[in-house]
Amino acid sequence: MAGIKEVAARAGVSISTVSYAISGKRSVSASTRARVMQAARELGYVPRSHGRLARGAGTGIIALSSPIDEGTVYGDWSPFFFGVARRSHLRGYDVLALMGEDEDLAALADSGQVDGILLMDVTVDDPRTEQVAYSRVPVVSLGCPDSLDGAYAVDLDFEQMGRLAVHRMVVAGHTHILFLGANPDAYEEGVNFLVRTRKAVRSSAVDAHLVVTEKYLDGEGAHTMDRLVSRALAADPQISAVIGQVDTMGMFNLVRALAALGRPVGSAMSVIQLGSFGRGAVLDPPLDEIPLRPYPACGRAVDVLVEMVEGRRPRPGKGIKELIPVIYLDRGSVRPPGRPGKG
Amino acid sequence: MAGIKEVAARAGVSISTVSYAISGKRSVSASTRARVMQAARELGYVPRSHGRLARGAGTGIIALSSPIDEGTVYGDWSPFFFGVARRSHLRGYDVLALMGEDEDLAALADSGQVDGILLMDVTVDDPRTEQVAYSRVPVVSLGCPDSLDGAYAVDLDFEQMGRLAVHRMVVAGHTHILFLGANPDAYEEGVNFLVRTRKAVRSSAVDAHLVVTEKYLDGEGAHTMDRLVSRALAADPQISAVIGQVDTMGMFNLVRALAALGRPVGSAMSVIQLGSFGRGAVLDPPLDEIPLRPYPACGRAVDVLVEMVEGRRPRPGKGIKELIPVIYLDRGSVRPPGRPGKG
DNA sequence: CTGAAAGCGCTTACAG
DNA sequence: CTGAAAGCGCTTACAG
Repeated sequence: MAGIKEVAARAGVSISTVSYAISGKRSVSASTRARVMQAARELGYVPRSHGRLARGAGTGIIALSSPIDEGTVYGDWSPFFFGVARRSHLRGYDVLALMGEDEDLAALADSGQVDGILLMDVTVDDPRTEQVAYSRVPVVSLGCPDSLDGAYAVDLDFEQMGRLAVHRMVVAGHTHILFLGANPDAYEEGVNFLVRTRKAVRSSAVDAHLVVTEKYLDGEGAHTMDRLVSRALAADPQISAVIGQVDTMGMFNLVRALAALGRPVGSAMSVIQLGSFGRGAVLDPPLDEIPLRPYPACGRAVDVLVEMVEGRRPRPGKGIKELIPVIYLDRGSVRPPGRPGKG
Repeated sequence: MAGIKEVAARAGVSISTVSYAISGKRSVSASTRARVMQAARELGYVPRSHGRLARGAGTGIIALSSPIDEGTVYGDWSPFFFGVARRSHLRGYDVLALMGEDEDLAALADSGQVDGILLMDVTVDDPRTEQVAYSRVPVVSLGCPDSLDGAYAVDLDFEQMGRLAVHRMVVAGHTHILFLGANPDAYEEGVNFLVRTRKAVRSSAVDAHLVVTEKYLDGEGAHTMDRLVSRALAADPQISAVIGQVDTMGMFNLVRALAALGRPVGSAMSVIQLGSFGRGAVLDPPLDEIPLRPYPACGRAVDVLVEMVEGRRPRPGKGIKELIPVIYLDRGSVRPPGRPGKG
């Protein structure tokens, strides 16, 4: 409530002396300083931010744009948010979470309320990248948009993810595989992970002369999965491996459906799950995964943004793309076709 | 980059006219307005926030104080954060996440950067409540501190949680129970859920003439649990029920330990898990739970805060405490002692 | 070592 | 319908 004027009056000095005493940007006699601090304490004085902001100081805040709606899956959103929050905190910044779809990012970027902007869940044709292309503050994108003028994009290497999955199957000796995709709408929406990974799977499969059947989860529940799987096996009875781009629940249903059809995972069928969160170990049998890696990706994105904010790294003009390597979690669910394992 | 002056110059009007044209707080002739907007667009003009802030407008931002450190368990933190974020978004506010332990809350509260403050993970003797007791902006606390001057506290009804658990065991006919507590340090730290729930369990147990053995998880892993359980049963062989205040992994270990000791849950032993996240259904057998309810609690906290921010609810002087009722998830893990169930 | 004054970018009574 | 000017709460050259 108290302003700099009250403090000055109470301490019997001018407002400039109060300002200097508190900021320390000019030496002030010990006794004056003591009186000022005393008065400030008594009045519970706190400098109001817009005063400082008007002079162009940093805010110590990073904006995190992460649109959520009714359909946002908490479990997918959280690891990324937590990853950003934790690393930002480590770097000395707080996070302003912007959850609006239509948040006026350009306005915020130039309003001086934040030092930098991090875009989360960026799709290949994300409109937000245009909004901030020429913003006053630096921008980092988690996920690669097709056009990233002025921004620095950090993402997992989904091309590598797709290639690696196919490679594993090929090395194990599989020639006919099922690509089990997520809901078709999500590909339409341009979700980075889905679109780019599928593309890599397709082209790698062509190179390796694999026969690929694609099926998509166009509904909910175990029943949908049963139907998909039996249709796929009917279409190509030689299928001996599945590359799945669905969530853990979906994989759970897949495992059951395959068992019900007499093609149990482990002995008759090989399975890899893509883009998951490392929870494949809880399934029975445990499944190989190439997981998303929220912490490395978010951590790197924050680091790059902070470096730009603090002037230690130039802002890219034409856009830079940095890919985080993926890792393969081997749990024994990929074996040579027709040769049962021990587990 | 461009300021109001540039826009005014380009449009050939005064800065006040620009301000009014953009804010709409005074009627401006159509042609003038068009010229102003045109100029603003061409220059990419965005009002800088401190200008507006200096006039005392709201910021549309709620501060969420939620200290995290190396030990913060992501899975426990996230549901609460997401709950707050989602509801805030619904109410038209963005969230500024403050993750520092020593964040200067008082300074922030009075700096005009946020419209209200939400305290998360509030312990019974939380120092933050004092910091904000006389802040300029309203404060809501998620969790009940012992002294909550000037704040509105929302919390789950942990007294009811403890009472309800004991009641269920009593009704089923149990007379000797094991109270399985979390790490003793956490009680020392004054974690609301732990301290208050335990207190209610204890007093309800006394009222019901139950014989209670208390054991605490003073280590990690299955081995610790095995040791605890066998000691408890050695101390009181008549124990036929467990009220557990540990996480799902702990309950998993408990179930295994009891089975190994020839007292399987379901037939020989009854179990209730307290303060969990509804995941008891994945255990085998599924366990009864009285879960934490992050969404109702966070939603209510945000609603109350927003009402105070928007002046539709007075700020409490002496502090108000509101308790969210708990719910009991019955999965059949509580049965009469010695009488095996069907499952 | 200290103060009076200009200025940050805006908003809004006060005049016209 | 519009403008000149005061003011928001600070910071910081400019003087002394």
